[in-house]
Amino acid sequence: MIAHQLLLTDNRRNVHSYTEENYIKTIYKLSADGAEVVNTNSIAEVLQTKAASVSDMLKKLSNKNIIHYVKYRGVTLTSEGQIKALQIIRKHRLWEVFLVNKLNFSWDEVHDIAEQMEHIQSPLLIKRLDEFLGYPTQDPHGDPIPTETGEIKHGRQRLAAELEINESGVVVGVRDTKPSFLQHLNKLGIFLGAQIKVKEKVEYDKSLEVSIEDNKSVLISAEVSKNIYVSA
Amino acid sequence: MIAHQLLLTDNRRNVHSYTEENYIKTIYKLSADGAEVVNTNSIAEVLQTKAASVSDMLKKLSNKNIIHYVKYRGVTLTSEGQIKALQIIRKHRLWEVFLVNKLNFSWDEVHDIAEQMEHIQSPLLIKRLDEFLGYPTQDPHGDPIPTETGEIKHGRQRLAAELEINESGVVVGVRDTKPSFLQHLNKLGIFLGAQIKVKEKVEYDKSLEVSIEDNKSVLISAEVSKNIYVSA
DNA sequence: GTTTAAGATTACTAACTGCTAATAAAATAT
DNA sequence: ATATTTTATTAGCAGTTAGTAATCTTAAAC
Repeated sequence: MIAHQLLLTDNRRNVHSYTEENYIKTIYKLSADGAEVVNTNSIAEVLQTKAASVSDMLKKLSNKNIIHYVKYRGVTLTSEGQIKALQIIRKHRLWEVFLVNKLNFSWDEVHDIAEQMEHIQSPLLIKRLDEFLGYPTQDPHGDPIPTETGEIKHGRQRLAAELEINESGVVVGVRDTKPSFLQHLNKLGIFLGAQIKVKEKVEYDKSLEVSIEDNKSVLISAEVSKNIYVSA
Repeated sequence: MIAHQLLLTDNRRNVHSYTEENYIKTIYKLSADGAEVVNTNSIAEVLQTKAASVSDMLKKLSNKNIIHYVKYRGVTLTSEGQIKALQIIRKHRLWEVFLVNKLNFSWDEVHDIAEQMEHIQSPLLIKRLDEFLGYPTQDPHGDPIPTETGEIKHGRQRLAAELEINESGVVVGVRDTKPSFLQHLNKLGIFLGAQIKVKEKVEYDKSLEVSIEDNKSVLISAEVSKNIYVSA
């Protein structure tokens, strides 16, 4: 088990500790995942910590005007918090692009490293990195990279699970970026940009038989099909 | 004023906190700078902290077998500590090369950023980075990059201050990497690889008049001349 | 050789984060 | 509507790092 904690005590406004940044990012992601209001336990689960610790931090982030927090009622990010979250996500995704495109990592290896790199403080570094990478708009998992000002293309179209029989789609992203999931996709031969076509839907367990690039067919579970985004 | 502190509580052996790593690096550098034994106050000065805090940390590092520590008598690194220090310095210098060669930073801008990046934990990342950079042997300030196993070319030849009148040398490194010093060199037109020739030595304040690349002449103070390394 | 100054250490306190246990509020079940 | 369960919060403690003040050790001065 690894626990990281970067503490940035800093006079500059708008610079938060390693831990604070991880909370901000987590709250953002849970919101984006559909939660109107993010509750304490879900944050604790993602961050592998206890609800009590989360409550403490929420109080702190609320005082810093990063979140709207009503006791027992969950939290949402303030606009300041959203901008902050998007800046962190921007850094994370740019570093992932760097790792894959420049250092030849595969998409299942980059998450943990980018998790560390996203906390490096230097706006100029990110500007230069962005330029060096050719201003990418997506990370290696198909997720959009927020702009410097915090704009981001939302609205991820359809899940593979929603494809009808004989319908095709191109893999444009994944909902889960855990190495175990991505390695499973590697083994199945599914990658970003691959064309998949549903050959059969198994009623019993909702699993799908899909062909990849009009080539070999594989069976994917409902769980897997719900974590793959396809173009319309 | 900035104070960073990355805390890595980790079950893996040989992984230390952000703060611990900074202490290890500082002790190494003070030793390399000629100190037989490193004393508490000098560490405190470099790390911009207080002697009392240093004493605490020394006790801790001693228990972890990173340093030899005798109270009131100063510290030296154990062989484990030296290896650890060289790994950190390796990372620091590789990232500096990346910043200068790939992201177009100048040599006076990279120190603070590399100071953060050197703490990223991923041996594979550093291996890939090294490869990506073409296995550089020196950083942008002319300092040697330790190998993966902790070997390093020591023995920096001569200081510009030691050049005789009419003697030439090529700038192969700098002893100080503070932005203020490097920016001063930029302004003087002195860079790594430049040939300099001593035209005159001012007895009064030991300053030197040197020509750069057989071109323009500039006056450099004794302080500056003692922070420039030249080839034999 | 005693006194003084410099350097280093300890004791205590504080900020940050995380834990457990106890408690409180909200949601659910009956 | 009350009881029960789930969820969240507070209180108190611990580990890490840093700061202040007081104390102790060593080195230097006379």
